[in-house]
Amino acid sequence: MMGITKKDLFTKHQNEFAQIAKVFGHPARLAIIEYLLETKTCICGDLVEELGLAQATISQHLRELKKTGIIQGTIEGTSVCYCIEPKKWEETKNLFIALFDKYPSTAEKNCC
Amino acid sequence: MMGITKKDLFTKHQNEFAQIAKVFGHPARLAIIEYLLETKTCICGDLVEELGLAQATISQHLRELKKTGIIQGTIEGTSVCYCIEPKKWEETKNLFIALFDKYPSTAEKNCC
DNA sequence: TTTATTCATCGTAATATTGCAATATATAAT
DNA sequence: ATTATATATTGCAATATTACGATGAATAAA
Repeated sequence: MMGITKKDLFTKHQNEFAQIAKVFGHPARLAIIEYLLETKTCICGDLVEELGLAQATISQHLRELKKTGIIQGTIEGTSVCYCIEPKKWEETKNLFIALFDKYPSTAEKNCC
Repeated sequence: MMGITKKDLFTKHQNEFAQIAKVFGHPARLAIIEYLLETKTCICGDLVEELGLAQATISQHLRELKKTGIIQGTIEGTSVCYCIEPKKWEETKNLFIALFDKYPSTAEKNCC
């Protein structure tokens, strides 16, 4: 058996953090996010031209991003306007900062 | 065809960022990292008891972590002492902060 | 109403990841 | 030398992810 990740072994926080981190774990999703950060607003069509992936593939990545809540989409006529969701973005930022700050940057050497 | 991620479509930075982000994209690896952050030092054996995964599985995750450079391992007799690698940690922290700061937290609404 | 246009979903193929038992390796202890 | 201990590696099974063509659904334009 196996291949599935054994979520029950880990804390809720660890599972949720990992889930969000996955958003940044694929270059296509990063590219989407960076495009949204630059243009402030966009529609899916732009991304198809921008990234060079098939429309279906991008739509799938957008769904993943939307699922975690880090972006939001609003139907605008026949197209969809996607953008960063400010609250989730801030929340995610804080999650990562909290993790990074657990290791003091003053620490020169750790142990080995 | 397909299933493979098309790295050539994305920038070097995007591919590298995604690679590092994957470190945080699995609860077991997060658990390992958090354990290292708490104990400051450790050996693999501790992790097997701590996490409840098979020794082979943990060894595999440790290898992934070591490959990205975010942890380092030093052979200490018959065991291995793993710890956070300060420089890579700082570097990774800065990568994420740079990304998060691209979206000004003052922004109330984006577009939609 | 027909026809575009835009995006979502389905089905499917291919690759990647996760997990573990078994085994290998290397050092320490006896 | 033999045995115990700790970690790595190999081989394999199972699940997850990525990608895309084809198709569907919804609105806009004609």
